[in-house]
Amino acid sequence: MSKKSTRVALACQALRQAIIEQALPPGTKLPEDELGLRFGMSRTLVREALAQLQSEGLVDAPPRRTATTAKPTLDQAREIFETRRMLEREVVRLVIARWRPQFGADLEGHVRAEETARQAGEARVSIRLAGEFHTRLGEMAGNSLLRRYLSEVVSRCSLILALYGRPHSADCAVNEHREIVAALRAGNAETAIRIMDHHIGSVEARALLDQGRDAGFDLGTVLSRYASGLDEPGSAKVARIPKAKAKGKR
Amino acid sequence: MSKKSTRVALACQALRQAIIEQALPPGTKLPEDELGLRFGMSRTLVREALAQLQSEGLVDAPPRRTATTAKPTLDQAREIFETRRMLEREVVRLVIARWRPQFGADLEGHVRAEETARQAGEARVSIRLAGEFHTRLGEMAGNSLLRRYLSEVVSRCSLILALYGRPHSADCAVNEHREIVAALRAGNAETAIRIMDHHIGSVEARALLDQGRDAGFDLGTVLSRYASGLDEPGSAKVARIPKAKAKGKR
DNA sequence: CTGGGCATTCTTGTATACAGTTTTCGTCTG
DNA sequence: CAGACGAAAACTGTATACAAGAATGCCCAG
Repeated sequence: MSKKSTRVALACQALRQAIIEQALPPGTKLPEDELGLRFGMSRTLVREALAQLQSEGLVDAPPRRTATTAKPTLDQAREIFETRRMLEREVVRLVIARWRPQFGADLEGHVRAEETARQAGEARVSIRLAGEFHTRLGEMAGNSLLRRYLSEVVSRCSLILALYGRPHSADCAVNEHREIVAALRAGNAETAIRIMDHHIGSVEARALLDQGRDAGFDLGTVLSRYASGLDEPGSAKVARIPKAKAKGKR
Repeated sequence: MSKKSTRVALACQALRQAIIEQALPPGTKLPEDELGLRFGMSRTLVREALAQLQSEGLVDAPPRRTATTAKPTLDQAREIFETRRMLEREVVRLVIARWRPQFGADLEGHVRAEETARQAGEARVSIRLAGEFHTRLGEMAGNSLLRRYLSEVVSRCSLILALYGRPHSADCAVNEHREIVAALRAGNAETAIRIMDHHIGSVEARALLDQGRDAGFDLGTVLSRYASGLDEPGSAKVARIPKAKAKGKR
Protein backbone atom coordinates (compact mmCIF):
# COMPACT_ATOMS: atom_id res chain seq x y z
CA MET A 1 0.00 0.00 0.00
CA SER A 2 1.69 3.09 1.20
CA LYS A 3 4.99 3.47 -0.57
CA LYS A 4 6.83 3.88 2.69
CA SER A 5 10.00 2.19 1.74
CA THR A 6 10.86 1.29 5.29
CA ARG A 7 12.63 -1.82 6.30
CA VAL A 8 9.44 -3.60 7.19
CA ALA A 9 8.15 -2.86 3.71
CA LEU A 10 11.27 -4.47 2.31
CA ALA A 11 10.88 -7.51 4.48
CA CYS A 12 7.28 -7.72 3.43
CA GLN A 13 8.23 -7.50 -0.17
CA ALA A 14 10.87 -10.18 0.18
CA LEU A 15 8.54 -12.58 1.88
CA ARG A 16 5.69 -11.79 -0.46
CA GLN A 17 7.87 -12.51 -3.47
CA ALA A 18 9.16 -15.69 -1.95
CA ILE A 19 5.66 -16.90 -1.21
CA ILE A 20 4.22 -15.90 -4.56
CA GLU A 21 7.03 -17.51 -6.48
CA GLN A 22 6.30 -20.62 -4.48
CA ALA A 23 9.76 -20.71 -3.01
CA LEU A 24 8.21 -21.02 0.42
CA PRO A 25 5.55 -23.70 0.09
CA PRO A 26 2.26 -23.22 1.94
CA GLY A 27 2.57 -24.26 5.53
CA THR A 28 6.21 -23.28 5.92
CA LYS A 29 6.93 -22.07 9.42
CA LEU A 30 8.06 -18.48 9.74
CA PRO A 31 9.47 -17.97 13.23
CA GLU A 32 9.92 -14.33 14.09
CA ASP A 33 13.38 -14.89 15.50
CA GLU A 34 14.75 -16.56 12.47
CA LEU A 35 13.27 -14.10 10.04
CA GLY A 36 14.66 -11.29 12.13
CA LEU A 37 18.05 -12.90 11.97
CA ARG A 38 17.87 -13.35 8.21
CA PHE A 39 16.62 -9.87 7.56
CA GLY A 40 18.85 -8.23 10.08
CA MET A 41 16.05 -6.66 12.04
CA SER A 42 14.37 -7.19 15.35
CA ARG A 43 11.28 -9.23 15.94
CA THR A 44 9.33 -6.02 16.32
CA LEU A 45 9.68 -5.29 12.65
CA VAL A 46 9.34 -8.86 11.49
CA ARG A 47 6.14 -9.04 13.39
CA GLU A 48 4.85 -5.97 11.65
CA ALA A 49 5.67 -7.45 8.30
CA LEU A 50 3.97 -10.71 9.18
CA ALA A 51 0.87 -8.86 10.30
CA GLN A 52 0.74 -7.10 6.98
CA LEU A 53 1.13 -10.31 5.05
CA GLN A 54 -1.49 -11.93 7.15
CA SER A 55 -3.91 -9.18 6.24
CA GLU A 56 -3.09 -9.93 2.63
CA GLY A 57 -3.93 -13.54 3.20
CA LEU A 58 -0.46 -14.82 2.39
CA VAL A 59 0.42 -15.79 5.93
CA ASP A 60 -1.46 -17.59 8.65
CA ALA A 61 -0.65 -16.27 12.09
CA PRO A 62 -2.86 -17.90 14.68
CA PRO A 63 -2.67 -16.31 18.13
CA ARG A 64 0.01 -18.03 20.05
CA ARG A 65 1.73 -20.10 17.47
CA THR A 66 4.34 -19.68 14.86
CA ALA A 67 3.22 -17.98 11.69
CA THR A 68 3.25 -20.03 8.51
CA THR A 69 2.78 -19.34 4.86
CA ALA A 70 -0.93 -19.55 4.29
CA LYS A 71 -2.55 -22.81 3.42
CA PRO A 72 -6.01 -21.96 2.14
CA THR A 73 -8.61 -24.67 2.20
CA LEU A 74 -10.32 -25.68 -1.00
CA ASP A 75 -13.35 -23.68 0.03
CA GLN A 76 -11.29 -20.59 0.62
CA ALA A 77 -9.59 -21.18 -2.68
CA ARG A 78 -12.91 -21.23 -4.41
CA GLU A 79 -13.94 -18.02 -2.71
CA ILE A 80 -10.77 -16.35 -3.79
CA PHE A 81 -11.21 -17.38 -7.37
CA GLU A 82 -14.81 -16.29 -7.32
CA THR A 83 -13.81 -12.90 -6.04
CA ARG A 84 -11.01 -12.66 -8.50
CA ARG A 85 -13.33 -13.33 -11.36
CA MET A 86 -15.56 -10.46 -10.26
CA LEU A 87 -12.70 -8.07 -9.92
CA GLU A 88 -11.10 -8.99 -13.21
CA ARG A 89 -14.39 -8.49 -14.95
CA GLU A 90 -14.69 -4.98 -13.63
CA VAL A 91 -11.09 -4.25 -14.41
CA VAL A 92 -11.62 -5.24 -18.00
CA ARG A 93 -14.60 -2.93 -18.25
CA LEU A 94 -12.68 -0.04 -16.81
CA VAL A 95 -9.60 -0.61 -18.90
CA ILE A 96 -11.63 -0.61 -22.08
CA ALA A 97 -13.46 2.49 -20.97
CA ARG A 98 -10.19 4.32 -20.38
CA TRP A 99 -8.27 2.76 -23.23
CA ARG A 100 -5.12 4.50 -24.52
CA PRO A 101 -3.12 3.26 -27.46
CA GLN A 102 -0.16 3.06 -25.18
CA PHE A 103 -1.86 0.36 -23.16
CA GLY A 104 -1.77 -1.94 -26.13
CA ALA A 105 1.94 -1.53 -26.68
CA ASP A 106 2.58 -1.93 -23.01
CA LEU A 107 0.61 -5.14 -22.68
CA GLU A 108 2.01 -6.63 -25.82
CA GLY A 109 5.48 -5.98 -24.59
CA HIS A 110 4.62 -7.73 -21.40
CA VAL A 111 3.20 -10.74 -23.16
CA ARG A 112 6.35 -10.96 -25.24
CA ALA A 113 8.38 -11.01 -22.06
CA GLU A 114 6.19 -13.80 -20.76
CA GLU A 115 6.74 -15.74 -23.92
CA THR A 116 10.48 -15.31 -23.66
CA ALA A 117 10.53 -16.49 -20.08
CA ARG A 118 8.37 -19.46 -20.95
CA GLN A 119 10.66 -20.54 -23.74
CA ALA A 120 13.68 -20.11 -21.54
CA GLY A 121 12.03 -22.39 -19.04
CA GLU A 122 12.37 -19.82 -16.31
CA ALA A 123 9.57 -21.11 -14.13
CA ARG A 124 10.01 -18.58 -11.40
CA VAL A 125 10.06 -15.65 -13.76
CA SER A 126 7.10 -17.03 -15.67
CA ILE A 127 5.02 -17.23 -12.58
CA ARG A 128 5.85 -13.71 -11.62
CA LEU A 129 5.17 -12.29 -15.04
CA ALA A 130 1.89 -14.14 -15.33
CA GLY A 131 0.72 -12.45 -12.17
CA GLU A 132 2.08 -9.11 -13.22
CA PHE A 133 0.03 -9.20 -16.36
CA HIS A 134 -3.11 -8.96 -14.30
CA THR A 135 -1.59 -6.48 -11.94
CA ARG A 136 -0.71 -4.33 -14.90
CA LEU A 137 -4.29 -4.40 -16.06
CA GLY A 138 -5.28 -3.43 -12.57
CA GLU A 139 -3.15 -0.33 -12.82
CA MET A 140 -4.70 0.62 -16.12
CA ALA A 141 -8.12 0.53 -14.56
CA GLY A 142 -7.23 3.77 -12.82
CA ASN A 143 -8.70 2.85 -9.47
CA SER A 144 -6.09 2.30 -6.84
CA LEU A 145 -8.38 0.54 -4.41
CA LEU A 146 -9.51 -1.89 -7.05
CA ARG A 147 -5.91 -2.34 -8.02
CA ARG A 148 -5.01 -3.23 -4.46
CA TYR A 149 -7.77 -5.77 -4.19
CA LEU A 150 -6.80 -7.29 -7.47
CA SER A 151 -3.16 -7.57 -6.49
CA GLU A 152 -4.20 -9.29 -3.35
CA VAL A 153 -6.32 -11.92 -5.04
CA VAL A 154 -3.74 -12.47 -7.72
CA SER A 155 -1.10 -13.13 -5.09
CA ARG A 156 -3.35 -15.47 -3.26
CA CYS A 157 -4.09 -17.34 -6.45
CA SER A 158 -0.39 -17.93 -6.92
CA LEU A 159 -0.34 -19.36 -3.46
CA ILE A 160 -3.26 -21.61 -4.27
CA LEU A 161 -1.56 -22.84 -7.39
CA ALA A 162 1.45 -23.65 -5.29
CA LEU A 163 -0.74 -25.65 -2.97
CA TYR A 164 -3.12 -27.44 -5.26
CA GLY A 165 -1.92 -26.87 -8.77
CA ARG A 166 0.57 -28.77 -10.79
CA PRO A 167 4.17 -27.58 -10.63
CA HIS A 168 4.73 -25.77 -13.84
CA SER A 169 1.68 -23.68 -14.36
CA ALA A 170 1.79 -20.69 -16.65
CA ASP A 171 2.15 -22.28 -20.08
CA CYS A 172 -0.90 -21.79 -22.19
CA ALA A 173 -1.54 -18.75 -20.04
CA VAL A 174 0.63 -16.73 -22.33
CA ASN A 175 -1.64 -17.38 -25.26
CA GLU A 176 -4.68 -16.55 -23.25
CA HIS A 177 -3.10 -13.30 -22.22
CA ARG A 178 -2.45 -12.54 -25.84
CA GLU A 179 -6.07 -13.12 -26.67
CA ILE A 180 -7.14 -10.85 -23.88
CA VAL A 181 -4.96 -8.07 -25.15
CA ALA A 182 -6.41 -8.48 -28.61
CA ALA A 183 -9.94 -8.30 -27.27
CA LEU A 184 -9.13 -5.23 -25.23
CA ARG A 185 -7.63 -3.55 -28.21
CA ALA A 186 -10.75 -4.33 -30.22
CA GLY A 187 -12.65 -2.56 -27.49
CA ASN A 188 -15.33 -5.16 -27.16
CA ALA A 189 -16.02 -5.40 -23.46
CA GLU A 190 -18.28 -8.42 -23.59
CA THR A 191 -15.80 -10.42 -25.61
CA ALA A 192 -12.90 -9.41 -23.44
CA ILE A 193 -14.80 -10.35 -20.32
CA ARG A 194 -15.74 -13.70 -21.75
CA ILE A 195 -12.13 -14.48 -22.55
CA MET A 196 -10.95 -13.28 -19.19
CA ASP A 197 -13.55 -15.42 -17.47
CA HIS A 198 -12.43 -18.40 -19.42
CA HIS A 199 -8.83 -17.63 -18.58
CA ILE A 200 -9.48 -17.44 -14.87
CA GLY A 201 -11.56 -20.55 -15.16
CA SER A 202 -8.75 -22.49 -16.71
CA VAL A 203 -6.32 -21.30 -14.08
CA GLU A 204 -8.78 -22.32 -11.43
CA ALA A 205 -9.34 -25.69 -12.99
CA ARG A 206 -5.63 -26.25 -13.13
CA ALA A 207 -5.46 -25.35 -9.47
CA LEU A 208 -8.31 -27.35 -8.11
CA LEU A 209 -7.75 -30.52 -10.06
CA ASP A 210 -4.71 -32.32 -8.80
CA GLN A 211 -3.14 -32.18 -5.41
CA GLY A 212 -0.03 -30.51 -4.22
CA ARG A 213 3.35 -32.00 -3.64
CA ASP A 214 6.03 -30.89 -1.23
CA ALA A 215 9.41 -30.00 -2.55
CA GLY A 216 12.50 -30.07 -0.43
CA PHE A 217 13.83 -26.63 0.38
CA ASP A 218 15.63 -24.68 3.02
CA LEU A 219 14.27 -21.54 4.62
CA GLY A 220 17.68 -19.98 4.88
CA THR A 221 18.95 -20.46 1.39
CA VAL A 222 15.63 -19.52 -0.12
CA LEU A 223 15.43 -16.31 1.83
CA SER A 224 18.94 -15.30 1.05
CA ARG A 225 17.82 -14.98 -2.54
CA TYR A 226 15.03 -12.62 -1.54
CA ALA A 227 16.71 -10.57 1.09
CA SER A 228 18.62 -8.29 -1.23
CA GLY A 229 18.59 -4.76 0.07
CA LEU A 230 18.36 -6.08 3.58
CA ASP A 231 20.76 -7.49 6.04
CA GLU A 232 23.81 -5.77 4.69
CA PRO A 233 25.93 -5.81 7.79
CA GLY A 234 27.83 -2.70 6.88
CA SER A 235 24.88 -0.64 5.78
CA ALA A 236 25.35 1.71 8.70
CA LYS A 237 21.97 3.22 8.02
CA VAL A 238 20.82 2.05 11.39
CA ALA A 239 22.09 3.15 14.70
CA ARG A 240 22.20 -0.15 16.48
CA ILE A 241 22.59 -3.40 14.70
CA PRO A 242 20.65 -6.36 16.08
CA LYS A 243 22.81 -8.64 18.07
CA ALA A 244 22.02 -11.78 16.10
CA LYS A 245 23.02 -14.25 18.74
CA ALA A 246 23.37 -16.95 16.11
CA LYS A 247 22.78 -20.29 17.66
CA GLY A 248 23.90 -22.32 14.72
CA LYS A 249 20.66 -23.26 13.01
CA ARG A 250 19.69 -25.66 15.75
CA MET B 1 -10.27 -10.79 9.68
CA SER B 2 -9.00 -13.36 12.08
CA LYS B 3 -11.25 -13.49 15.10
CA LYS B 4 -8.30 -13.31 17.45
CA SER B 5 -9.91 -11.43 20.24
CA THR B 6 -6.65 -10.04 21.47
CA ARG B 7 -6.28 -6.67 22.99
CA VAL B 8 -5.11 -5.13 19.78
CA ALA B 9 -8.23 -6.41 18.09
CA LEU B 10 -10.27 -4.69 20.75
CA ALA B 11 -8.40 -1.46 20.33
CA CYS B 12 -8.88 -1.73 16.61
CA GLN B 13 -12.54 -2.30 17.05
CA ALA B 14 -12.91 0.66 19.38
CA LEU B 15 -11.12 3.00 17.05
CA ARG B 16 -12.88 1.66 14.01
CA GLN B 17 -16.25 2.21 15.61
CA ALA B 18 -15.31 5.68 16.74
CA ILE B 19 -14.15 6.60 13.27
CA ILE B 20 -17.10 5.07 11.48
CA GLU B 21 -19.60 6.72 13.77
CA GLN B 22 -17.87 9.95 12.99
CA ALA B 23 -16.99 10.56 16.58
CA LEU B 24 -13.38 11.13 15.52
CA PRO B 25 -13.56 13.47 12.54
CA PRO B 26 -11.17 12.88 9.64
CA GLY B 27 -7.78 14.37 10.36
CA THR B 28 -7.92 13.82 14.09
CA LYS B 29 -4.47 13.11 15.48
CA LEU B 30 -3.98 9.72 17.05
CA PRO B 31 -0.71 9.78 19.01
CA GLU B 32 0.45 6.32 20.02
CA ASP B 33 1.22 7.40 23.55
CA GLU B 34 -2.15 8.83 24.27
CA LEU B 35 -4.03 5.94 22.74
CA GLY B 36 -1.91 3.56 24.74
CA LEU B 37 -2.79 5.48 27.85
CA ARG B 38 -6.48 5.44 27.06
CA PHE B 39 -6.56 1.80 26.14
CA GLY B 40 -4.25 0.70 28.90
CA MET B 41 -1.72 -0.88 26.61
CA SER B 42 1.74 -0.09 25.39
CA ARG B 43 2.60 1.70 22.20
CA THR B 44 3.64 -1.62 20.72
CA LEU B 45 0.06 -2.77 20.61
CA VAL B 46 -1.41 0.57 19.69
CA ARG B 47 0.95 0.68 16.81
CA GLU B 48 -0.22 -2.70 15.66
CA ALA B 49 -3.81 -1.57 15.80
CA LEU B 50 -3.02 1.59 13.87
CA ALA B 51 -1.23 -0.39 11.20
CA GLN B 52 -4.27 -2.56 10.79
CA LEU B 53 -6.57 0.42 10.52
CA GLN B 54 -4.26 2.00 8.05
CA SER B 55 -4.47 -1.05 5.87
CA GLU B 56 -8.23 -0.68 6.05
CA GLY B 57 -7.92 2.88 4.90
CA LEU B 58 -9.41 4.37 8.03
CA VAL B 59 -6.18 5.85 9.30
CA ASP B 60 -3.40 7.78 7.65
CA ALA B 61 -0.01 6.96 9.09
CA PRO B 62 2.72 8.66 7.09
CA PRO B 63 6.25 7.61 7.98
CA ARG B 64 7.53 9.71 10.72
CA ARG B 65 4.51 11.60 11.78
CA THR B 66 1.56 11.15 14.00
CA ALA B 67 -1.21 8.98 12.66
CA THR B 68 -4.55 10.63 11.97
CA THR B 69 -7.98 9.45 11.05
CA ALA B 70 -7.96 9.22 7.29
CA LYS B 71 -8.92 12.18 5.18
CA PRO B 72 -9.52 10.83 1.70
CA THR B 73 -9.32 13.24 -1.17
CA LEU B 74 -12.30 13.70 -3.44
CA ASP B 75 -10.60 11.54 -6.02
CA GLN B 76 -10.03 8.76 -3.54
CA ALA B 77 -13.60 9.13 -2.42
CA ARG B 78 -14.77 8.62 -5.94
CA GLU B 79 -12.61 5.55 -6.32
CA ILE B 80 -14.00 4.10 -3.16
CA PHE B 81 -17.56 4.65 -4.23
CA GLU B 82 -16.82 3.21 -7.64
CA THR B 83 -15.38 0.11 -6.06
CA ARG B 84 -18.20 -0.13 -3.62
CA ARG B 85 -20.72 -0.05 -6.39
CA MET B 86 -19.00 -2.97 -8.10
CA LEU B 87 -18.87 -5.00 -4.96
CA GLU B 88 -22.44 -4.32 -3.97
CA ARG B 89 -23.58 -5.37 -7.39
CA GLU B 90 -21.87 -8.69 -7.08
CA VAL B 91 -23.13 -9.14 -3.57
CA VAL B 92 -26.68 -8.64 -4.73
CA ARG B 93 -26.22 -11.25 -7.41
CA LEU B 94 -24.81 -13.76 -4.98
CA VAL B 95 -27.41 -13.13 -2.33
CA ILE B 96 -30.20 -13.71 -4.77
CA ALA B 97 -28.53 -16.83 -6.03
CA ARG B 98 -28.27 -18.23 -2.54
CA TRP B 99 -31.52 -16.84 -1.24
CA ARG B 100 -33.10 -18.40 1.86
CA PRO B 101 -36.45 -17.33 3.26
CA GLN B 102 -34.68 -16.55 6.47
CA PHE B 103 -32.70 -13.83 4.78
CA GLY B 104 -35.88 -11.89 4.17
CA ALA B 105 -36.96 -12.00 7.78
CA ASP B 106 -33.49 -11.09 8.89
CA LEU B 107 -33.18 -8.09 6.63
CA GLU B 108 -36.65 -6.86 7.36
CA GLY B 109 -35.90 -7.00 11.04
CA HIS B 110 -32.82 -4.97 10.43
CA VAL B 111 -34.66 -2.35 8.44
CA ARG B 112 -37.19 -2.06 11.22
CA ALA B 113 -34.39 -1.43 13.65
CA GLU B 114 -33.05 1.25 11.37
CA GLU B 115 -36.46 2.85 11.22
CA THR B 116 -36.73 2.83 15.00
CA ALA B 117 -33.35 4.43 15.41
CA ARG B 118 -34.18 7.03 12.84
CA GLN B 119 -37.38 8.00 14.56
CA ALA B 120 -35.64 8.13 17.90
CA GLY B 121 -33.18 10.53 16.36
CA GLU B 122 -30.27 8.35 17.38
CA ALA B 123 -27.85 9.60 14.78
CA ARG B 124 -24.96 7.48 15.91
CA VAL B 125 -26.99 4.31 15.96
CA SER B 126 -28.55 5.15 12.61
CA ILE B 127 -25.21 5.52 10.99
CA ARG B 128 -24.01 2.23 12.36
CA LEU B 129 -27.13 0.35 11.36
CA ALA B 130 -27.09 1.80 7.88
CA GLY B 131 -23.62 0.41 7.39
CA GLU B 132 -24.53 -2.89 8.96
CA PHE B 133 -27.32 -3.37 6.48
CA HIS B 134 -24.77 -3.68 3.74
CA THR B 135 -22.42 -5.70 5.86
CA ARG B 136 -25.26 -8.08 6.55
CA LEU B 137 -25.83 -8.52 2.85
CA GLY B 138 -22.14 -9.16 2.51
CA GLU B 139 -22.42 -12.04 4.93
CA MET B 140 -25.32 -13.52 3.04
CA ALA B 141 -23.25 -13.60 -0.11
CA GLY B 142 -21.34 -16.48 1.39
CA ASN B 143 -17.93 -15.34 0.33
CA SER B 144 -15.82 -14.20 3.21
CA LEU B 145 -13.26 -12.41 1.11
CA LEU B 146 -15.90 -10.44 -0.68
CA ARG B 147 -17.48 -9.74 2.68
CA ARG B 148 -14.21 -8.35 3.96
CA TYR B 149 -13.78 -6.08 0.98
CA LEU B 150 -17.32 -4.89 1.28
CA SER B 151 -16.95 -4.12 4.97
CA GLU B 152 -13.89 -2.14 4.20
CA VAL B 153 -15.47 0.03 1.56
CA VAL B 154 -18.57 0.51 3.64
CA SER B 155 -16.46 1.75 6.52
CA ARG B 156 -14.56 4.05 4.30
CA CYS B 157 -17.77 5.44 2.89
CA SER B 158 -18.88 6.34 6.40
CA LEU B 159 -15.65 8.17 6.78
CA ILE B 160 -16.21 9.99 3.53
CA LEU B 161 -19.67 11.02 4.59
CA ALA B 162 -18.16 12.38 7.76
CA LEU B 163 -15.74 14.40 5.69
CA TYR B 164 -17.79 15.67 2.82
CA GLY B 165 -21.38 14.79 3.59
CA ARG B 166 -23.94 16.68 5.53
CA PRO B 167 -24.22 15.90 9.23
CA HIS B 168 -27.27 13.77 9.54
CA SER B 169 -27.13 11.36 6.69
CA ALA B 170 -29.07 8.14 6.84
CA ASP B 171 -32.66 9.31 6.50
CA CYS B 172 -34.18 8.28 3.26
CA ALA B 173 -31.64 5.48 3.28
CA VAL B 174 -34.03 3.42 5.32
CA ASN B 175 -36.62 3.48 2.60
CA GLU B 176 -34.08 2.61 -0.01
CA HIS B 177 -32.99 -0.32 2.09
CA ARG B 178 -36.58 -1.44 2.31
CA GLU B 179 -36.86 -1.33 -1.45
CA ILE B 180 -33.73 -3.35 -1.84
CA VAL B 181 -35.03 -6.03 0.46
CA ALA B 182 -38.24 -6.18 -1.53
CA ALA B 183 -36.35 -6.56 -4.78
CA LEU B 184 -34.16 -9.28 -3.32
CA ARG B 185 -37.17 -11.12 -2.08
CA ALA B 186 -38.71 -10.91 -5.52
CA GLY B 187 -35.56 -12.54 -6.80
CA ASN B 188 -35.10 -10.19 -9.69
CA ALA B 189 -31.37 -9.57 -9.86
CA GLU B 190 -31.46 -6.85 -12.46
CA THR B 191 -34.03 -4.83 -10.56
CA ALA B 192 -32.25 -5.30 -7.27
CA ILE B 193 -28.98 -4.19 -8.80
CA ARG B 194 -30.60 -1.15 -10.32
CA ILE B 195 -32.03 -0.11 -6.98
CA MET B 196 -28.78 -0.79 -5.19
CA ASP B 197 -26.90 1.26 -7.74
CA HIS B 198 -29.30 4.10 -7.28
CA HIS B 199 -28.97 3.80 -3.53
CA ILE B 200 -25.20 3.99 -3.61
CA GLY B 201 -25.49 6.80 -6.08
CA SER B 202 -27.64 8.83 -3.77
CA VAL B 203 -25.32 8.21 -0.87
CA GLU B 204 -22.42 9.29 -3.02
CA ALA B 205 -24.25 12.37 -4.21
CA ARG B 206 -25.00 13.30 -0.65
CA ALA B 207 -21.35 12.86 0.16
CA LEU B 208 -19.76 14.71 -2.67
CA LEU B 209 -22.10 17.66 -2.78
CA ASP B 210 -21.55 19.89 0.19
CA GLN B 211 -18.41 20.31 2.22
CA GLY B 212 -17.54 19.12 5.67
CA ARG B 213 -17.67 20.98 8.90
CA ASP B 214 -15.62 20.42 12.01
CA ALA B 215 -17.37 19.70 15.24
CA GLY B 216 -15.81 20.32 18.59
CA PHE B 217 -14.77 17.15 20.39
CA ASP B 218 -12.23 15.70 22.70
CA LEU B 219 -10.18 12.60 21.99
CA GLY B 220 -10.29 11.46 25.54
CA THR B 221 -13.98 11.71 26.22
CA VAL B 222 -14.83 10.25 22.86
CA LEU B 223 -12.60 7.26 23.31
CA SER B 224 -13.85 6.56 26.79
CA ARG B 225 -17.16 5.74 25.16
CA TYR B 226 -15.53 3.23 22.86
CA ALA B 227 -12.99 1.68 25.13
CA SER B 228 -15.33 -0.68 26.94
CA GLY B 229 -13.67 -4.00 27.45
CA LEU B 230 -10.33 -2.31 27.64
CA ASP B 231 -8.42 -0.39 30.22
CA GLU B 232 -10.08 -1.97 33.19
CA PRO B 233 -7.42 -1.33 35.76
CA GLY B 234 -8.31 -4.37 37.83
CA SER B 235 -8.60 -6.78 34.95
CA ALA B 236 -5.56 -8.67 36.12
CA LYS B 237 -5.47 -10.56 32.85
CA VAL B 238 -2.13 -9.07 32.09
CA ALA B 239 1.04 -9.63 33.94
CA ARG B 240 2.38 -6.14 33.97
CA ILE B 241 0.20 -3.11 33.74
CA PRO B 242 1.55 -0.22 31.73
CA LYS B 243 2.92 2.46 33.95
CA ALA B 244 0.76 5.24 32.56
CA LYS B 245 2.96 8.06 33.65
CA ALA B 246 0.04 10.40 33.38
CA LYS B 247 1.32 13.83 32.62
CA GLY B 248 -1.98 15.52 32.99
CA LYS B 249 -3.06 15.92 29.38
CA ARG B 250 -0.17 18.15 28.44
C1' DC C 1 5.65 -51.21 25.12
C1' DT C 2 2.73 -47.11 26.18
C1' DG C 3 0.28 -43.31 27.85
C1' DG C 4 0.70 -39.57 31.25
C1' DG C 5 2.92 -36.30 33.38
C1' DC C 6 6.84 -33.10 34.08
C1' DA C 7 11.01 -30.61 32.76
C1' DT C 8 13.15 -28.29 28.96
C1' DT C 9 13.22 -25.58 25.03
C1' DC C 10 11.35 -22.84 21.50
C1' DT C 11 8.45 -18.91 20.49
C1' DT C 12 5.30 -15.48 20.99
C1' DG C 13 3.03 -11.38 23.83
C1' DT C 14 3.94 -7.03 25.67
C1' DA C 15 6.28 -3.25 27.99
C1' DT C 16 9.95 -0.25 27.90
C1' DA C 17 14.34 2.10 26.95
C1' DC C 18 16.79 5.07 24.00
C1' DA C 19 17.83 7.32 19.76
C1' DG C 20 16.46 10.16 16.00
C1' DT C 21 12.76 13.29 13.76
C1' DT C 22 9.33 16.44 13.52
C1' DT C 23 6.74 20.17 15.81
C1' DT C 24 6.18 23.81 18.50
C1' DC C 25 7.22 28.10 20.41
C1' DG C 26 9.59 31.75 22.13
C1' DT C 27 13.03 35.04 21.04
C1' DC C 28 15.76 37.72 18.31
C1' DT C 29 16.82 40.53 14.28
C1' DG C 30 16.23 43.27 10.21
C1' DC D 1 5.91 43.14 12.58
C1' DA D 2 7.42 39.19 9.58
C1' DG D 3 10.63 35.83 9.19
C1' DA D 4 14.62 33.22 10.93
C1' DC D 5 16.76 30.51 14.34
C1' DG D 6 17.23 27.50 17.82
C1' DA D 7 16.14 24.97 21.88
C1' DA D 8 12.62 22.32 24.13
C1' DA D 9 8.79 19.22 23.66
C1' DA D 10 6.23 15.73 21.46
C1' DC D 11 6.42 11.64 18.88
C1' DT D 12 7.86 7.83 16.25
C1' DG D 13 11.44 3.96 14.98
C1' DT D 14 13.53 0.04 16.69
C1' DA D 15 15.85 -3.17 19.80
C1' DT D 16 15.50 -5.71 23.79
C1' DA D 17 14.04 -7.68 28.25
C1' DC D 18 11.11 -10.64 30.56
C1' DA D 19 6.94 -13.32 31.27
C1' DA D 20 3.98 -16.86 29.62
C1' DG D 21 2.24 -20.31 26.32
C1' DA D 22 3.16 -24.11 23.09
C1' DA D 23 5.99 -27.93 21.64
C1' DT D 24 9.24 -31.47 22.50
C1' DG D 25 11.13 -35.07 24.78
C1' DC D 26 12.17 -37.94 28.59
C1' DC D 27 11.06 -40.80 32.35
C1' DC D 28 8.21 -43.64 34.92
C1' DA D 29 4.10 -46.18 36.25
C1' DG D 30 1.03 -49.55 34.55
